[in-house]
Formats: sequence, structure tokens, C-alpha cells
Amino acid sequence: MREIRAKLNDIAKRRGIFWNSYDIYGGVGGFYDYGPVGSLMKKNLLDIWLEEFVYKDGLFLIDAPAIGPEIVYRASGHLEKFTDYMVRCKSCGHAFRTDELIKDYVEFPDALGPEEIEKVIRDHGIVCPDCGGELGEVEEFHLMFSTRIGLDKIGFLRPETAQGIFVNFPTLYRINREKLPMGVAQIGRGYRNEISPRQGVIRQREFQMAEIELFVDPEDKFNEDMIEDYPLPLLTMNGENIKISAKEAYKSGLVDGYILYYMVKIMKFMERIGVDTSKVRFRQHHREELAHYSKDTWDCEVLISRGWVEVLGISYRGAYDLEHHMRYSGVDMRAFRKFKEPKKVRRSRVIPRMEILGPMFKGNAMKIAQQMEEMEIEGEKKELKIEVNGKTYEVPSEAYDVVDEEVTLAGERFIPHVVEPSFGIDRILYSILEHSFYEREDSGYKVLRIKPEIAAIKAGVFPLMAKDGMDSKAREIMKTLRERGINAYYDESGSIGRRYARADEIGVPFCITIDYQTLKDSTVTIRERDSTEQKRISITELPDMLDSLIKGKLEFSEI
RNA sequence: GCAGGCGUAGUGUAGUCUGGCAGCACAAGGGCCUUCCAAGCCCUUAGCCCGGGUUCAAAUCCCGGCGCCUGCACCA
Repeated sequence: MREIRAKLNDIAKRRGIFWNSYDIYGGVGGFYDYGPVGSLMKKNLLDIWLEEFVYKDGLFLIDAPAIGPEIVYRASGHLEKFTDYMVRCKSCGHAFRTDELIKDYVEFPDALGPEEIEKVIRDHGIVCPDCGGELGEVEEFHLMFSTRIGLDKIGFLRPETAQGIFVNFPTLYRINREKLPMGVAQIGRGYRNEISPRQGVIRQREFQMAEIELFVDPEDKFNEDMIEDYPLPLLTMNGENIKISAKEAYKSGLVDGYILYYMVKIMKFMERIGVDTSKVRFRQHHREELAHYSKDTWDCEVLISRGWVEVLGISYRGAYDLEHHMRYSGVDMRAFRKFKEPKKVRRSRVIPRMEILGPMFKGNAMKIAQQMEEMEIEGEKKELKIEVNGKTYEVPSEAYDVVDEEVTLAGERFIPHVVEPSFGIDRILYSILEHSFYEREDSGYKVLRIKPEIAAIKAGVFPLMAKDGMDSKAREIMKTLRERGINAYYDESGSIGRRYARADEIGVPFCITIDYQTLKDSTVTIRERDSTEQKRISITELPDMLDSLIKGKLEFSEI
């Protein structure tokens, strides 16, 4: 199994798919460059992603910055959850997460700062669980890269692109003319300062993401017709491996409707881009491994040489993110849901008496009054506790009146729920590479059997020999193809077989060869990568035919 | 981050123990030959991970760093 990785890495570096970054300085772990071939493959993959997930479903696409101010990641919960406190044993050197060490002594280990944690360790005489040695100082470890915005503002590099969408919800909701469901996609890089990223392109510190946030009204009934009948390989929370049709999975309530909708789309996407769908499954997260924002998550895993690897996740994030941004920013992140019939409601409304509040709270009076107006008072008037900017103010009962009134409500406000399919593009591309790699049985030559749509270069144009005008004819044909928008290249070096082999290694699906017959009757041979079969066609029909072959509208066997 | 192993042309490796001109194969570039799947012949390019130390002399020994692999821990 490691062999395929070694062979692939060899081709990747030699032929320009990817390699470890900053090579001349010894390389830096967790960072990879895509070369001339790999970049085009990734670009083609992202184009198909856009087509399948954005254009076909009419989603929005946005492009937000990678750097965000501290408050955004405080609100999202990443700052807290992505920071671990660790201690290292002074004698054996093993590292431990402090929350694990102190959880038996403290009720909320996550709530403590480094000094408090150290105190707990000292007070309870906690020692190294492995060797009993003395523990060192508490160290903080951030999984987020931090930087500086301007002179002294702290900024973080996004660990996911999602927050760039959430913070824009009110604007996007308006642009969508206040309708749900609303899907917003974003393609961008995410950054995580992994402690030891040692799985090649599978675990990078800077990686390509493509994410969708689907905002839905949790009270809307899911439209069952959206789910196509498609067999899905599921690995449930209980460890059960089942093959179940999407419709059945919906009826049994095993998986949320929207998540199922995406599962089916993802299976078809995998098929189109050339991931072996017999090596794909959806694995449900256990409750304890759910991310801090998620209620239910299904990972899409692909079987490669390293075992089952998560290439994307579909999370049910509920109202978590919008709720938090609403609380931290004070901006209303809610959507409006109209009642079928307007409702008449009796309610008691608070009317603040500004002449009392004004002198009492000065500049904060307006904000306090605003909050009071949203409160429901039942029974006796009493002192109110109002929180503004993190401070609590006590408002005496004489500072407001309560009026009973009957109002007609057209609808209500609510925080939309979010379903998030989040794609790790690098991992998907790597899966494609592993699944399409093979060695020819007779010769042992290496071939990347990647889909023509994904292939970086679509056609090689070779003169049988670089003489007698075959070379200039070949250059001419290459130029025609390039002008037609087909990425072609010319190669005259070495024997024809060698050139085919070079093309096979980077997955060039079609090779055009110009021979002596071409000079007589203007026909060329076209060779298909996987079968190595050749057919003879006229130069005039070549560009159209190649275009159809690449787009999958024409099979090579049909020529 | 810890422990162990490893790091030599683009790639794969020999040489390291026992310090003394860095070698081989493939790939790549040029030429000859060649009428369709890495053929052959000639030529060429190109390397000791980085830094320090020991030594007359370091790829080789020592120290530090970086990177890769395996395990632990961490992570999805």
C-alpha cells in the first residue's frame, strides 16, 4: 500500500503535479505546491464542483477574506475550542492535554486559564500519568494561525471558510429577497496550524476548501421529492455498515433530508470526477467527536492507501453560528417567517420611561430601553436586570410601564438552521490520483487513468519522426487545437512509444500522431490512453471530435 | 512535541561501520538511427538537507537545526 504512495509521489514531483513547498530551504511540513500539471487538475476539479453544486442548484458564490479579526473567531467558538492547553512531563517528555489531567478535580476544566490550571496541578499533586515524573509549565497551543491586522489588532487566518458566509448572512438574505432556503458557496483556502502534519497532501496546514452553507427554515417541511433514489453506503454511529437507498434512509429517519440530498449529489460528483465509488462511504460521527458547532455530522470517506480518509463532511450546524454572531455583534441575524394567517395575540408590552432611564444610565439608556421593549413581563412589575456590553444594569420597576394590548402578528423572526457540506479539495484530488493510478500489466508502465475532464493536458501531438515535414504539420495541428480551447502540447523527443508513456504518466487521455500518411491524405491517428487503441481520422474533424471526447459526449469506441 | 529510523544529481540507490579524487541505473537535453507504444549508439547537464565543530583532510565522526518515515500524543 505504501508502494502506490511512493510511486505517485515520484510522478507528482517529476512531472509537476505537487511537491513539498520551500524545497530549497529544506521544505516546511504541511505545505505543498501544486505544479503545472496539478494546478490545472485542481482548477478543472473546482470547475466541475462549481457546475455540480453551485450552478445546478442556483446557489450564491461569495469570496471573503482569509484573515478575520479576533472577535469573529471568538464568536464562532474557534478561539476557545481550537486552543489546547498542554503540559509536558519533565522526565519522559510526553505531552498531555491539561483538560484530561484535571477533569477529575474540576467541574469545568475548559473554563480555566493557564495559571488556574497550573494551580490545580500543583494543589492536587498531579504527576505524569506515564512515568510519574514532575509536570512542566502549561503551554498554550493554538490550532489557528494568528497574525496582526494593522498595528495592534489581533487577526486570525480562517480555519474554515464558513465564517465568511455566516457574518454576511443579513446582506445575503436581503440579496436573495428574504427567501429561504438559501445556499451560499465559497471556494478558498483554510489554515490550521497542525502540530505534526505527517500525511502528505492529506493533512496540510494550508488547504483548499470548497464549502456550502445552506440556510433553511427548521419548520419548513422537507420536500421528499428532492431525494433521488440512489444506493448509499453508510457507516452509522453504532458501527453498522449498511447499503441503503436514499429514499429509505429518509423514511426511516436515519439521516436528515438535506444531508441525504447532498449525499446523493456527492456520490454522483465522485463518479463524474473519477473517484471509485465502491471505495466511498458516509460515516456518522459519534456524539463525542462532533465539532463544537455541530449536531449531526456525516463524513464522506474514501478508501486510499492510508485507509479510510475523510474528504468532506456534511454537518448539521443548526442555529449555532448565526446565534453566536448575533450575540457578539448585536446585529439581528434572524430571518422572517410569515404565518399562514395573521395571528392576533394579547401581550403585555414594556414601555420604558425615558425621563427616568435617561438620567440614570446616561449613554447606555437607549440600549437598555431597546432590550426592555423586547422583554415579556408576567405578573408583578419588578426590578429588571439588563445586560449591555457585558455589564449588568439594574432597572427599578418605576422606570417602566406595562401595557396590555392586542396585536396582529404577520409572522415571526427566527434563526435559520444551517446544513454545511464542506469539501477538502486536496484530499479529493489525491483520492482521484490514487484511484486512477495503475501499471500496465505487460510493460509495468505507469498510467494515470483520470477522466479527460480532470486531466491537465487533453492531448499530445506527436510527429512519428521529426523530419520530412511531419514536425511542422504536428505543430500546426497543436496550434489549431489550442485555439479551439483544447490544452494540447507538442513532443518530438525520443521514440513514439516513449512519448506515449510520458503522456500516460500525467493522464493525457488522447495522443495525436502525424505520420507519412498524414502528409498524403490529411488524416492522423488518435490514440486513447487506457486501451492504447488507435483510430485514423481526418484533420478537419479532429478538433470537434476531441472536444466531444473530452466532454464525455462521445466515446472513443464510437469513432 | 517525545522515542526510534532515515536524508547522496530530477528519481531510485552504492559509498558512511573502518575519514583520503562521489559511483551506478533510470529520467532529462543534444546528435545519429528509426514508418506507432520507455529499442540502440555517441555526447551533455546534474548531487552528499542546512549550520557549526573535530581533523592535514568530513558524504563518512560529534553537536544543533530542518525535513521525511514508524509509533505515541495531537488532529478530522
